[in-house]
Formats: sequence, C-alpha cells, structure tokens
Amino acid sequence: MDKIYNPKNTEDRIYNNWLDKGYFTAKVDKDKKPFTIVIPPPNITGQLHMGHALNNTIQDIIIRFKRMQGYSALWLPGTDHASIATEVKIVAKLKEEGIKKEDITREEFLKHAFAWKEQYGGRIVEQLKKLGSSCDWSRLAFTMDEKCSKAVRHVFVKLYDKGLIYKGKKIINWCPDCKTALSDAEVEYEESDSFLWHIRYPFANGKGEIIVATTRPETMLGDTAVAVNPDDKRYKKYSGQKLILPLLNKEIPLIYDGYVEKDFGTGAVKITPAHDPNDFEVGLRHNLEVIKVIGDDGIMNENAGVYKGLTREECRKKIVEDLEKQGYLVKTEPYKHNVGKCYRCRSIVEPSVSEQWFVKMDELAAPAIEIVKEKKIKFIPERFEKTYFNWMENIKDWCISRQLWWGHRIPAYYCQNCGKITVSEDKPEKCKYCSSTNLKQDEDVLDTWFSSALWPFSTLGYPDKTEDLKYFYPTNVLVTAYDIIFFWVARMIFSGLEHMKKIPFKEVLIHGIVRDSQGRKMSKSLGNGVDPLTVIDEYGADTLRFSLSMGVAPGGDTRFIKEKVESCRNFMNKIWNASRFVLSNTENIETDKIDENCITDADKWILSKLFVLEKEITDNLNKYEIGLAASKLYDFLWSDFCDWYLELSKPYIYSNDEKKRKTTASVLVYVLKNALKLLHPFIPFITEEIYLALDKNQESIMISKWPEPDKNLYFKKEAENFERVMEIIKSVRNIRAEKGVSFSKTVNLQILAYKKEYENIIKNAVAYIEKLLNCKVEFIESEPQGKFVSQVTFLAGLFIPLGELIDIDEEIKKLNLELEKCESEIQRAEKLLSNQGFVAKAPKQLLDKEKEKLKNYTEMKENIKARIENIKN
RNA sequence: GGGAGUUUAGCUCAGCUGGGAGAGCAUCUGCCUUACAAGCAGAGGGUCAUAGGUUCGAGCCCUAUAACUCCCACCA
Repeated sequence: MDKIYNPKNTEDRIYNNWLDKGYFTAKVDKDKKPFTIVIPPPNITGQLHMGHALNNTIQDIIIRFKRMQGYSALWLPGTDHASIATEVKIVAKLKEEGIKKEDITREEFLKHAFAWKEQYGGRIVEQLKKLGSSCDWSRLAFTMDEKCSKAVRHVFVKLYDKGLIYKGKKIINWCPDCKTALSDAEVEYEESDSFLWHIRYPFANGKGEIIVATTRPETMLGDTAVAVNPDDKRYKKYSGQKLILPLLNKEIPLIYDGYVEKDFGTGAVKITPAHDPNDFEVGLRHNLEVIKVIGDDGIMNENAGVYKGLTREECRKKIVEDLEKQGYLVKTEPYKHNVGKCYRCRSIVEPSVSEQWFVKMDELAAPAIEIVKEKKIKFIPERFEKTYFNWMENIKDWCISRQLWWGHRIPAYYCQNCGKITVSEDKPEKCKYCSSTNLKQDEDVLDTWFSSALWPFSTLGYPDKTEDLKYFYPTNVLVTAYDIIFFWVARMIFSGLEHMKKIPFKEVLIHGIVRDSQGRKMSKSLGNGVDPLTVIDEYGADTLRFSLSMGVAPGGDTRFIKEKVESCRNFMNKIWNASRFVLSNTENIETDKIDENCITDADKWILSKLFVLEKEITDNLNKYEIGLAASKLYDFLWSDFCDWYLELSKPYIYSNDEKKRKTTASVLVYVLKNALKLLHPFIPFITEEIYLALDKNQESIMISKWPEPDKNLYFKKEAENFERVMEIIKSVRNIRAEKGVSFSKTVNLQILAYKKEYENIIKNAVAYIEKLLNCKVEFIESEPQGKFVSQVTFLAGLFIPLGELIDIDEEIKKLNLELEKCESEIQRAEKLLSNQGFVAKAPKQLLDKEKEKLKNYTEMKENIKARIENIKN
C-alpha cells in the first residue's frame, strides 16, 4: 500500500463493481421495510454544480445508512426535461447552425430536441455517478418518458373533469424573449433605478387636468381610464367627467376605485388593464376596455398608433420626448422600483392579457396546508413551514400553459366543427359533443413543474397500481434546497394528496446553498463557481463529500473553502495510513474474536468510545444531523483512534507475547472495521477499499450490517480509569515540552500513587506509559528526596529527576498555581452544593457529578499541599 | 410593507431537550519517535452583538435595540 492515498486508483473501479453486483437496485421485499428517496431531478441541460453535489451527497448518506440498517432502500434517480431552459438552449444551438425556430416545423424541432437530449441528457447522470451516488439506475426516469408522460396526461384529464383545470383569458406574466407565458413563481423581481414620470391628463371639457404618475409611460397608449380613490376630497367634484389621453387624444373616463392610495404620488393612477395585473382587476370591476399595445414579441403593435414597431424601450423614450414637446410632462423624478424578470433568460417580463390554461388552486391548497399543520409532513428545520404556509395561503391560480414546443403537449383537442374542447389522455377519435373527427390538438405545452409535481408517484408507475407504487410510496424524505419550496415541494404535496390520496413524503429535509469562500452565491456571471468535478479530479469524491458534509446544519448555507477541502483530504490520508498500520500489523493473526479476558483498560477505553460513537452516529443520522455526525467521526478517528489508541496498541502489537498481540490485533481490527462502517455513508470509496483489505471474506462494506452498539464491549469504569492514566501521560508531556526535554531522551519517572487501587490502575498501564513517554517507570512509597520536577495528578504524584533544569522557586510557584485552581474548583462545587435551589431542582446525575468532583479536588488539594511542604523542607 | 435567518477564538463554522465555551485553518514552541511532515507533541487566543428579564443556573428561553443576509408582496 502506498504511503499516500490516491483516490484515482480506487473510485471508478469500486463504483463499477457496485454497479455490476447490482447493490443499488432496490427490490420489493415483504420481509424488509422500504425506505424511499426520490431525487430532485436535475435538468437535462445541467452540469453538476456544487448545489447538486451537496444535495446528492446528503441523499446518498441517508440512503446508504438506511440500506446498511436493513431497509429495502430505494433512491430513485431521474432527470427533468426543463421545458424553457432546454428549449432556450436548443434554439440557440439551432441558431448557431443557421436554423431559425420559425422556419422549421414542430416535428422537426422535436427531432433536434430529442437528439440533443440523447447527446447531453445523460451527462449529469454520469457526473452523479462520479460522486458515488448509489441511485437505483435501473429505475432511471425522465419527466418526458412514456411513464411520466402518461401520468401527466392522466392527471390533466382528471383535474379538467373535476373542473380544477380551466382555460381563461387573464393577465399573465409574459416573457417576450422566450415568447411564452410564465407562472408567478417563475418571475424574479430585481430592484432597479428608474423614474416616476408625472403626466398631465386634461379634462375633456377643457377645464382643468389631473396629473398621474407612472413608471411605465409607454403603456399609456393602452390606458382606458384614470382612477382615483372614492374618498379623495380633491377629486370628488369631477365625478362623471372625461379626460383626454394625451398623444392619442382619446376620451377616457375618470373612475373611482378603492385600490388607489390617496397618499401615493398624486393620488391618481392611469389604468392600463391589458398590461398591469392590478389595472386588469380594476378594469374588470369597471367594465373597461382592454387594449393590448405591446405584442408578444415585446414590440408595440397596431394599437400603438404611430409608435407601432418600436420596442418597449424605444417607445418609452419617444413617448417621454413627445409628452415633453407637447407640454404634458410635468416632472420626472428618480425612482427605485422592482422589475420582474424571466427566471430563465432575465429579460423583463411583460404583464399581458392572454388566453391560458390554469389550475384552480383554492381547493387543492387547503388540504395541503392542513396536512403540514397536522405535522403529517415535517419540514426540517421546522421554520420552513412558515415559508410554505405563506405561499400556500396566498396562492393564486397556477398558469400551466407555455407557448413552447419542448414539453408535454396539452391533451386538449379543439373541434374544428363545433369549436368545443375535448380533453382526453389519448387522441380522441371524435369530438365529444358533435362527433366530428376534425380535431386539432392544443399547440401549447405544460409548465415543467406540472410534471415535477407528480414525480414521487409518476416515477413509481402511477396511474398504474404497480408493485413499486404500493411498496415504495409514500416516500420517506425529500432532500432539497430551500429555493424550490414553492416551485416543487408545495406542488408535490398537493398533487400527492389529490391523486394518491396520500402524502408524497413524510419529511422534507431542507439544506442551504453552497457559497464561495467570501459567502457570495456561486454564479456564472461572477465566475466564482467551483466545479465539483475538478475537485473530484484533484482530491477524490470522498474528500469532496466529506468537506460538504462537515458543518452542514439543516437549512444552513455553507461556504466552499479550499483549506477545508484540504483538511478533509488529509483526513482521508489519515484513515488510509491508520489502516496501513492496522493491516501490516494484523496480518496472519486471527482477529475474529476479542478475548474479553485479556483486554486492557486501554482496549476497554477505545471500545467504550466506539460504543458511544455508534449510538450517537445512529441517532444523529436518524435525525439527519449530518454535519454533527461527520465531525464526531472525524474526532473519533483522528484523536481517539489514531492519536491515542494506535500509539497505545504499539507495545502490545510489537510484543512477543502471542496472546497479547492477538488481543490487541483483534481490538484494532474490530474498532477500525466498525468505524469504517460508520464512515461509509459519508466516504463510500475509501471505506470500501480498506474494508475489503481488512476482511477478504467480505463482499462489500455497502451491504454490511450497520454497527449495533454491543453492551458487552462497554466498560464505563475502566474507561474512566484509563482517562486518568491519560492525564498522567499528558502531564509528563507537558513537563517535557516546558523544560525542553526532547522525546529522544529517555527519562526516569517516579510515581507515587495516592491509593493502592490507583497504583493498580497505573501498574496495569505501565507498558503504555513507558512507550508513549519514552521513560522508565518506578513506583515509590513516599516523596523522593532531591531535585525533581513534579506534578500532582488525580491518581498519583509524578517525579522526574531533571537535575540542573530545576528551579525550586519555580516549582513552588507552579504548585501554588495548581493549588489555587483546585481551591477555586472546590469553592465552585461547594457553592453549588450549598445552594438549596440547585440541590432541590438539579437532576440527580448532575448532583452526583458535582459531589464526586468536590471529593476529587479535595483529595488533590491535600496532595498538592503535602508536596509543597515537602519541597520547602 | 410582511416574514425568516445570522451575530461564538484572527478566519470559517459546530454547540443536539438550559447544567462548567469546541473543532478545523492560521499563530507560537519543540520533534523526520519504524501508519501518516497531507504528520506528532505542547502552547497562546473568546464580556458567546448590546441592554434588560425568566431561572438555583442562560451561548441556548423571553422582550427590546443594532448590524448584516435572505425570502415573499409589488403603491402606479
């Protein structure tokens, strides 16, 4: 084995072996309990980024843990067709090839799209494998494969028949670049500097005027009224009057509506029902004409008169100029406001009236809110429930139609004869109403998230009642970042309840996002993204995974810091080298059984540490406390096992005593094996490599049994005793460091045990003390005469003859300091124990602990005092 | 406008139901001790944002304040 661990030699080989053996494939097994996770499907356009790496590391840790615990653990993978994102990419690619989308047919376009999917859609799947993800690839799904598409059509028809899907002319968010409608969730608002233009609207009768303020002067071409608040005294007298719309010289009414705030601006608002959601509502209430002036391409249309053909931006400029020239512009003031942008292409979204398909939300949202209130679905951490409730309780109908080609085509068919709509899973033979066979399918596709909403059951076979669906649904935990609670989590919850009549998952584990070292979001524009594949290439997947798991608290963001990655790489190397030591020293030794009659206190100490660790890690993982578990494992392996136990094992593992060697070897192997198992979910590759080297009879660590804490190997008292011995070792090390006595120099250590039982404890550990301290131990009955550096520990007084290095005054000073420390500890304990409140209310365990401490420190105080007296004499 | 989060060592962050402040990195000192210098041993370093309160006891619970971050709403 090499001195340095090289993941390149192992990872791919091990992963392929797991694949060959079919370990990832979950079976419907009535003797086992199912545990299911469905992957948040990455977009087929995607490349693995740190967010994916974190998300999938967490899922893999959970699923590997559950698999080892004996569940039939299914991690169901798949990809999302990502309607808009993918179509944008394909259009761009075609453009590069000189093909315009407008010039080809839908069928031709889809051919290109599927070819693209074939070429690139599998890329992210391969990248997930690099990470070590133990997904059941035999069940790999795709939101547009036949299985999922069938579920989509089925659900659409079901909701339509129930009246929960309808077609209507409403104001929606329109992206003029993608040329499609968007749902509310797909619009992101960004603050930007703009102006508030104050414009004069004269009364038709020539007497007076009203000044309105607007951030969007170009929409005035579509104005069909000016509104004021009915309670606004300034405008009461104008009731019934008409105004002249400047530039177009058109008469529009003055209306009164409570929506207008008296105190904002001039208290008068121009109403453009076709291009503003609030104005649209006002328009409905007052029966106003809806005039669209901006076309679907973002260009002013024929209703814009002379401005026809200008872009929105050009038009705004021209209008402001014209208003100014004609004396209608009162003033221009700087103004900050939020502009809605398309979440895919970042162009400014245009609210626009349009005929679209919608899902009626009220009825679906109510039970979805209730089920979370009842804690039938738990968010971890809990606070994200608020985010969820806030959205669900204010939800509006969901616009699901998209004017795109890539996606699930809406299964609605228009009769060319009677004009009515027939909605059907499969293409109907004839119109439901007039039996005409002349039907034309709706041109639009569905919102990507419509299919994602069905993911936890469409992937398991819904609407068919498959074995998989019966066994693996509802899934157990959904792992996702907080940024798609609205898009995805909420929609899966109401969809699961509506279509399966069951929750889609029991728990939602929310994690944060991976930021750069300065805490900024990783983004393409900043160029601060770190490619996980580069990290894997440089350090290995285990290192990447471990650095992401360390310090992950549910819901919290993490920073990606190179130094942290390196310390994790060092940890891998540490495990590797510790294992090299164990392997090379346990070869040809029977290590299957630990001889409990032969183990030392040191053995009992490490075994007890392991016992506690096993309990805690299991508990942490059950609660998804991944970061906590990772750091405990790090500490155990590095400090307890390597720094202490490996060193402790040396006098015995190198000894000629066959029995001692065998016992020590079996403890080494036992502890290492179990630690590897606990580590396996986090760092699957290196643990597999070492585990198989340790035990040639095993097939794989990933199908091994999760460690059960063994009570027979837990020795509380002996472990505590041994920690006292460790104190002695630390004390002497401290003395050596302070006096500058190098380790290579063997020293004499005289030990004065304060009690016979203490002496026995230390005597059992002499081999350890001598080896770890490079010293010669001698037990003495009373304080020695002459010059010694000394130290009082709980079990014993320690004396090292160091001749000229010793300064008596310094020794006394040091001992007095220790004495003070002891006394303050005694005071503390006495104060606590004389406090009636504490004695009455503190838990008994704590009380006993304090009593014990008081006793110990009192004992020690006496020993120090005696020592000081002795020196003085 | 509404809501949430953060504030702990020089830096990055842990701290699980309240019971003596922790890690990694960085710093300083000494070591190539036959698993590992990607290492070992030792050391220094904190009014747990501020002010009150509850409690026998508060980093943790409550109230207020400040700074930073995020989400939602979208009053033209």
